[in-house]
Formats: sequence, structure tokens, C-alpha cells
Amino acid sequence: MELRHTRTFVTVAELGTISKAALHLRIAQPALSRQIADLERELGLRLFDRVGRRLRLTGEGEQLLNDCRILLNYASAVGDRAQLLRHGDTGVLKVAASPQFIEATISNVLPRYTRNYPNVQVKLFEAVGLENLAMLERGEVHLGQNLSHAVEPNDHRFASYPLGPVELLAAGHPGPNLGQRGKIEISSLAPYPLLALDAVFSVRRTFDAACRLAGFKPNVIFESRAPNLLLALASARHGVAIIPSSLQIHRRDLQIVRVTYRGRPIREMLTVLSDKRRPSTRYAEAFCEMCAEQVRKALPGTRSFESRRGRTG
Amino acid sequence: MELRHTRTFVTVAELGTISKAALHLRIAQPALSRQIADLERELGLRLFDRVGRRLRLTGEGEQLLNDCRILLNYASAVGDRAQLLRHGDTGVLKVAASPQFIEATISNVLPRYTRNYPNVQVKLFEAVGLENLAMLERGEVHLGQNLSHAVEPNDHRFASYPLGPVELLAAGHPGPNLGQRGKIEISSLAPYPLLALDAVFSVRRTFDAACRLAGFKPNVIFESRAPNLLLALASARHGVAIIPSSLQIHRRDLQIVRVTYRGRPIREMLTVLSDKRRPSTRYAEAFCEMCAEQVRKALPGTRSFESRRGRTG
DNA sequence: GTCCTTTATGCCGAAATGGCATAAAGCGCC
DNA sequence: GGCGCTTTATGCCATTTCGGCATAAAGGAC
Repeated sequence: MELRHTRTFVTVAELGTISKAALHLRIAQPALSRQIADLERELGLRLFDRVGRRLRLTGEGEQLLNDCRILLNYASAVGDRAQLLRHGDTGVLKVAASPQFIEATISNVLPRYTRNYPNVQVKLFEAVGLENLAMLERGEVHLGQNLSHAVEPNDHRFASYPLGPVELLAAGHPGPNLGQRGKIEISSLAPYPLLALDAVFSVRRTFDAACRLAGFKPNVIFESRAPNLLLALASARHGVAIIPSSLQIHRRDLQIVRVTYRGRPIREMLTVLSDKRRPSTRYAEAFCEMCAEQVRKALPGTRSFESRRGRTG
Repeated sequence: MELRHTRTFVTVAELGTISKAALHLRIAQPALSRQIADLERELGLRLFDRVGRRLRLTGEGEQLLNDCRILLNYASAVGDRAQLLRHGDTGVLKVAASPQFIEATISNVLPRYTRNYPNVQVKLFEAVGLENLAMLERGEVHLGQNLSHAVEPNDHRFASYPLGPVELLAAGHPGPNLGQRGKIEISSLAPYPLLALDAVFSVRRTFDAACRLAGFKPNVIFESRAPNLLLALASARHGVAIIPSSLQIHRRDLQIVRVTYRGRPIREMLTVLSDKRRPSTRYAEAFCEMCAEQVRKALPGTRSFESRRGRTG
């Protein structure tokens, strides 16, 4: 079926004659006469009765008329949608991130982002460790949140948007001092049973590297992909949990300190990665900007856990 | 926009490559490549990124993909609908009839008719007197219910489908005998104040003609287009109402008798008219048949008012 | 480096489309 | 009954569009 023929049919039905439709559509009358004939042949039925030299809509024609109007309206709407898309502020944005990042950052960003980009549809995918690198590679997502060290230095496939630093933290049951003044040198963790994240997490690999540099082997007695489980066990005096500062911690029954190496906090950059081969869009960049703002806003929060520890220490 | 281009776009998006789409659509790959390019030019945006020599759906392309699927589905549905229409049991049937006929006959016919012709849409128009002749003339309706005498004998514009006879009735307040044994000779109506229908009703013109033949002038004190108003006034002893037997009478406080001329009931044929110039459809004829059946079923009902009057007489 | 898959472009023949001219069919008016 | 007008359908033709063939170009896998 040709939309052109459908348009002719609807116009003739509405104006009453092919001659009037010809004037309206700026196409010669014989051409429209043929289009009507072509459409009738294609559909296999009469849309108009020929009464003398005049046309009269048939019952079948009447039935199809509304369907054709709807079809033409929808085609027009697709054109309108395309015009809207041309403005660049519309599309699908697929983001792969850890559950923690979604909870702590993305969930706070979405309301304002949706107001600013009403025609962008954000689709979230839960992914941990290197999963989102693979998803980026396969083109399944546009953005993947991770830590900067997740990408090998010689791996140039991904563009990286820095959001802010993430520090290594140790969380234990309030009791005998865990570290001094909110800090613990990493080598001082040697005697503690440790509760750590799985090796798929970049933060875990960063922790392992720091231990190696400090010349000691960590006593990891439990590994998990669920950071909150680690915190729950730490609260139950089962050990000391090693977690990133990007984790939103609601528990108040824990003593949390920064892990340092040679007196300096062990930091890693939280980033959003994208596929270098894929052209970036304005709404994707805006999303990254808003996440970076949100991470910066949360940074004072990482400082506020120190003052909370003050009374217990 | 060309549906052909839209179909190509959706097929390429689904199969992943133009070459595969070409195999599927049985069109050479270069032709499809051009169709994609043509669609992108027309819409003014990129539907696919060219990654090396491969295509990757853009965000905009993804947004439009579903719209295009819907559009294609609807176009297909129009084609399906046309095929259904081709079978002849589908269309619009426009019927003009008096309110009384709609209530007494058509409302009883519609449920069964709709079951038998589920794809026919019946549209009812209320029309009295000669209105439906004009509507038929203008092509506004397919069928017009009326009495046979509504059409001038030399008027050959309309085809006529007889439904059944309609008799002239007189209705009055139960009291002194109105007529004998359920009948009243028309000349015996002379002394009564009469409540009659407007002159647009064929039944009224038939009544006037019978009075003229009987050689007397009827004493019509009130005229209306609302038969039920006439009955209400008759019940209130305001006069004697002249009505057709096709009227469905629910009141039990009235004495109703047949009006006769020279001992024979005055009858007229109830018919459904159609425009001779317009080809008839099977579902229109079926509608007439069902109405005729319903009118015949109602005829025993016109006899049953006699037995109801028996006790009062 | 070779082979394979895929897309984009040049070129060309066939098909489709639309315009012009005009015959045919009614209808209204005189 | 003839004329003028409006309208549709058809013949003919020029132009445009479309799709197929050939092939260059770009990566990816081995």
C-alpha cells in the first residue's frame, strides 16, 4: 500500500470530487483518477461508485476511510517524532551501574534529569565489576559506571568521564580503636579478620595491590558481591569490612575509618565509561555531568562520618 | 514517507545487516542501502551509525523503530480489513425511520442482526414523514422506512421492500361504545373531536383521503408529531386519537378499534425504501427481511388488543 | 597478507508516475 | 432538444524513480 494513494483516497472522500482533490493536492486530475483506480485494484474492492460521471463513496469505502485517516495521522506523527528527534534532545540512554551507584547517585539524579530531558528515556541495567565493560563492547549500553582502574591502561576502547574520587574504607564494630583519628594505615589491618568484596570489583583489586605494596597478606575470611552483607557481618563482630566510600551507608552501629597507605588515603576515580566508537550525544554528556555533581555533593557526606565517630572514639 | 522505506528500516534493524534484509525482502542489497539513505534524508537524521562497514542503530533510530513497527502493523491491518470487506459482509448501513418504528421493530431486530452480521455497522437516524425520502435522495442513508403511499405512484426513484400491512386505529377513553366489535366505520367518527398526527405522516394523509371518500370533514382539534401525546390526551377524555397499528401501545386505559371504510379495514403497506441508483448489498436486504419478520410477528399483537377490549365493551 | 562479509556508489535499463489532450457522461438552463 | 458546464476515464508521452549489476572501500578473522 502506498501512503500517497491513501492520502488521495481520503482527500477525495472529504472534498467530494477528484477535481477538487487535484486542486488541493496540486496534482493533475488524471493522475489522481489513476491513483484511486490503483488503490481499488490493490485492495480488491470499490471505494467509490461511479454515478454518471460523479463519485459516491461505497459502504466499504466508508469503512476503510477512518482506518486510512488513522494510518495517515500516524505516519504524520512519525514524521513529527523524527523532527523532535532531530533536535537532539530525545532518545534512549542505557546505563549499566552497580546497585550501590544506582541507589546512591543515579536515583538522586533521575528526577532533575527527567525534568530537563523529558524526551530521553533512561534505561538502567545492574552490572558489577567488568560486566559493564562487556556490555559497552557489545553495544548493549551507552554508559557504564566503574572505577578508573577497571580499565587496563593500554585499553583505548573506552572514553572516560570522571565523576569524583572514591576512597577505601574499613568498617568495624565500635570497640577498641580501629585506627587513629578516622584513619588506619593499611598495614595495621594485618591482624584483623577481613570481610571483602569479590575480585570482580575494581575496589577489591585496588585493595589487593595496596596490600602487596605494603608487604603483607590480608586475612580475608569472607568474600561477597553484596557490600551490605559485609557491613552486617562487621556489625556482628565477625570481622572488619573493606568497602568503597561510594557506598551509601545507613547503619549507625559501625565505626568507619579511611584506609591509608604511607599516610595518604587510597583513592580511585569513579568514572562513567562509553564506547569511543559511538558518537556521544548531548543528553548522555548531560547525564554524566549531573552524576558528577551528585557525587561531589555526596563528598561532604564522606567527611561527615568522621564527626559521627567522634563521640564513640 | 514511503511504507516501503519504513519496512526496509524495520527489517534491517531486526536482522542486523542490509545484506540479510535484502535476502529476506528479496530485493538487491544496493537498493536497500539507497532506501535507508533516502529515509534518513527525508527524516533529516541518522537511523544507523556506520561502524566500519557495519551498521549500528542510533538512539534516534531506536526511538523511531517502534513507531515504524506500529505504522506498518496498522497498514497491514488496513489491508486485512479490506480483505474482510471484500467478502461483502461488512460495511455501514444507515437507516432512517420513525421513532415508533425504531422502538417497535428495529430495536427488536438489532440483537439478532448484529449476531448474524458482526462486521456491519448499523447507524440509525430518526426521521418522520418525507424526511427520509430526501435523505435517500441525498445519499445520506441507505434505507428509509415509510408507508407505501408516501411515494408518489409515478416516482420511480426508489426501490420498495414491503414489510407488512399497517392499519388505521382509533383510540378513545373507555366508555360509551366506540364502534362495534372492535371496529368503527370511518363516517362514524364524524361527531368526535379528533386528535391526529401531523400532515407529514403518510398515515394522516391516508386518513384524510378516506374521510374525503366517505364524504365528511373530520373534526381535528389537535395535531402533533408525537403519537404518545395523542394517546395521553385521548386517555384524558380530550378526544379520539387516530394512530397507525405500527405504533407500540403500552397503555391499558384506552379503548382501541380498527377504522374501516365500507366495512373493510383501512390498510397501508409498511415498506423500507432504498435509492434505485445505489447497488443493493446483501446485508441491507437481510436487514429488510428481518424487519419484515418482526412486523409479521407483531401482527398477532394488533389482534390481541381486540380481546383486551372484550371485557370493557 | 589473504579471504570474507558488508556497505556505498556508478551506471543503466525497466517501470512507474504525472501532465496534456480529449472523449464520454450527466445535469441544468434556455 | 441543444448547448454549456462539470466531472471522470483513457490514450499518449516525457520525465522521474527504482532496482539490478558491477565494483570499490572498509574492517575483521585467520
